[in-house]
Amino acid sequence: MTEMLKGNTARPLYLQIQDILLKEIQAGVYGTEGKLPSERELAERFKVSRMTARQALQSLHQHGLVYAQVGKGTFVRRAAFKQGLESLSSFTEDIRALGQVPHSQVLFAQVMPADEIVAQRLQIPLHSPVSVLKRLRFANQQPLAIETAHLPYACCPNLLSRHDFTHESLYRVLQEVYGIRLAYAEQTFRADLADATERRLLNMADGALNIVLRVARVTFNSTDQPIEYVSSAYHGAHYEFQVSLRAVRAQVMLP
Amino acid sequence: MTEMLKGNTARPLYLQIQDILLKEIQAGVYGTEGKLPSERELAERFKVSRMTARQALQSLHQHGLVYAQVGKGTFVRRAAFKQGLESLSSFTEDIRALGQVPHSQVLFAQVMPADEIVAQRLQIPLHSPVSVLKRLRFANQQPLAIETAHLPYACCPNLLSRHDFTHESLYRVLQEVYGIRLAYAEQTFRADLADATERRLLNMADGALNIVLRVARVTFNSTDQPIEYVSSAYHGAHYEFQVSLRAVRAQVMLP
DNA sequence: ACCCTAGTGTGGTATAGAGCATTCGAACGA
DNA sequence: TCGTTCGAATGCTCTATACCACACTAGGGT
Repeated sequence: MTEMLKGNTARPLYLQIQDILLKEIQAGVYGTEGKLPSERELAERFKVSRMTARQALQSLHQHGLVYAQVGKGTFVRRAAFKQGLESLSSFTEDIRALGQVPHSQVLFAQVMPADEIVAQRLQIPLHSPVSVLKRLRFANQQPLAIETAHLPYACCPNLLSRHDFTHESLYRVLQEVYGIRLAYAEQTFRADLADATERRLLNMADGALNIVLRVARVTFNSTDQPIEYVSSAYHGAHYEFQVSLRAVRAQVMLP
Repeated sequence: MTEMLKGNTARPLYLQIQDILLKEIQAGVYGTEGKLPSERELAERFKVSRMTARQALQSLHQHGLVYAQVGKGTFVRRAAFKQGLESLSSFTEDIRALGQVPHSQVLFAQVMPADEIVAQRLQIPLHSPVSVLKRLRFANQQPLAIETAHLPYACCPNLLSRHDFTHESLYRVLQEVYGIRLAYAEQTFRADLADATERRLLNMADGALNIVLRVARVTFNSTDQPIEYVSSAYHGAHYEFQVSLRAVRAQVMLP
């Protein structure tokens, strides 16, 4: 049973194999055991060298979808059914993944000079132009978060004037229009009281539970340039933030 | 200038090279440019094949310490000086990394039957024995967090009776005594009000700011078995949680 | 001055092959 | 029946080689 992989100019072979395996994982092939074909079997099946087959498995491993055991084989992680390949996701994608309908209300969208905090986070000179996008975020018509994104103007000129982020996803535009790949992010989480504006926007009752989860995030592209600094306040009672961490080959350092 | 790499039985060659490069990065070789030697140069320097040198660089890349650009070279991430190889860190390590002195007060340490939540998180039968370790965590003598860890008794028998976790790190014991490698973690963050006990333990003033950051975490070993379920409450005013996320080869899936 | 081209160096992909340690079951012997 | 040995399968490391696409530079031509 030979398999059709696209020839020269397409996506690399090992990624094509990775895609196929991912689909099979999500389709539930490999059953409850979750045992994938061995490297040698995959090499045979796809008519590639063993190293190429191995690379496909390793890519899945790096995404946290499978794990390997010497002498036994490669197995599907139980959590792999839910998640895909993306590890840096946007609010839009997160909400959609929960089966809810996201939308946004743009509160502010303007180019402004960077203040100290923004300049430091984005590693740009003070007062450089920055696209600021402040949005109230909804899931199923309920306000969940206030999100303020700052992007160096030079990275994506005319970002705000050319797009309407009421429905468009910022990440999608960055990727598809400006060709910017987000590769790395640093996030901090803090619990705090909501201020008056936040209480009003997030529809919080006057007396109780005026608590927000503050998330600050700097996202970098693949060449270590800061692309966005996002400062968010999530409704404390209605939102929970989830992240997955992989210890990439956690080997002890010898002293 | 040839380099001394240990022979047959030691750590794999590419990891030895990785270690050397990491030390050089942290020592500030490669200067402000941050340009590492090319794959071919490394192969020459360490007398290994290019694929092996490449593997060392890739390992650093997966840990988020460097990034590569075709046609140009491999470069140090600016954030790489602070961080090491570990991505799954414990409270003890986190506090130490901030230059503060951690210690703990054990509030509870006993084997108990698992309730529904714990059983579900750890994927074990209801009422199976679980080692429960509840600690008040300090940094520089100030109470910062209440942390309750649950571990399946079968994973690490006699964990609580044989160790005193006032000063010992749970992760260290897991790794060094039981040989358990933590490979993967799922964390959720939530902002919440502190209850009476938490206010008391965390030394919170009566009127104001009784806010905690709740972090729930399930950690898996390399074979996808849940090893610990930790539920924590961090002092809202004094603690901020930081995580780094890498998009491991974020390639678009074709539909 | 300007543009184009050729060359060199870079990381990324792919092949073919080898030996290693671990795992597990089947065959074997006590 | 029990334990041991052996072999097959598996993932991991490592070598050697090759070609590609991309980035940059130096030269040469206009």
